[in-house]
Amino acid sequence: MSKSKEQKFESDLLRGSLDLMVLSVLAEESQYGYSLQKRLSAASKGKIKLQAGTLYPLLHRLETDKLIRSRWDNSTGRKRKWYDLTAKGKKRLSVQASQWRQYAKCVADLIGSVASQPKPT
Amino acid sequence: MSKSKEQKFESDLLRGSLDLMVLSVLAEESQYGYSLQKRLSAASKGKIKLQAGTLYPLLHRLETDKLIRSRWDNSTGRKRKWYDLTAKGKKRLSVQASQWRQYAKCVADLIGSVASQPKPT
DNA sequence: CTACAATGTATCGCCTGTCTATACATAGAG
DNA sequence: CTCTATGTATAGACAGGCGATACATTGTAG
Repeated sequence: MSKSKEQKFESDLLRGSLDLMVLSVLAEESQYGYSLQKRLSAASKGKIKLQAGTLYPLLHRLETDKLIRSRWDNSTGRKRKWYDLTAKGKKRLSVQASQWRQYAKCVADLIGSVASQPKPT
Repeated sequence: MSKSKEQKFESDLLRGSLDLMVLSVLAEESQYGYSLQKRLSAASKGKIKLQAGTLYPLLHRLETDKLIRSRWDNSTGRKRKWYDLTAKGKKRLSVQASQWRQYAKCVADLIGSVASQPKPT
């Protein structure tokens, strides 16, 4: 078996920013679960493989919190559950994005001294 | 009661990057638990309040994984357990830092369209 | 027709890392 | 002595991503 394990981001990295990313994608345009999965995979060049067991509970949670709204669409053969951002969701997205940027800067500063590429001269 | 809750980063944000930050601080210079706590707090302007119940198990985990090495110092009245990066720890730090930068860029791209500051004209 | 993959949504229990609470010991200040 | 800061440690609660599993429909291959 080859070592061709296409690298994937650690699960723990997703915690705390996965909600943010989903809200962000939904801010661009309405999505249903499966399309969201593909969208995130594409946006991350395959490094984010959102599992169904992660995705759907997440969407349910966001809906319970009134951050997103859903409606079923049976008109196209495939039954799909489309999601939209609510006003509350937009606010949350804005706040989360801001906090994430702060946090990311903080981490970046801390690891700033770590060589980006240990060039072996 | 005032709303003067000094904002603090969500716990989940730490997951996946806390190890990285600890390794990074240790790469600068040896630390003991308590000093590490203060160091991270300072570096984050008080937004990272690493709890003792998080810190010590984390350090034990890193040591079990041979990423850091410890030695007790009783010579100064205070009993302190000092930690150093191992060679393995340095490599891990390098890899983690690289991965984190990739991930951060990925998230940043996704939320790029979200207004940084919704200025109310 | 049958078989299989892709699409599409959903739930369950496991795992793991952060949290709060608690414990204990010493040093220094009042 | 008492109280706070320092210093390390553990236990249990909690939450979210994961793999496994389930089920239904559509399209394609045979």
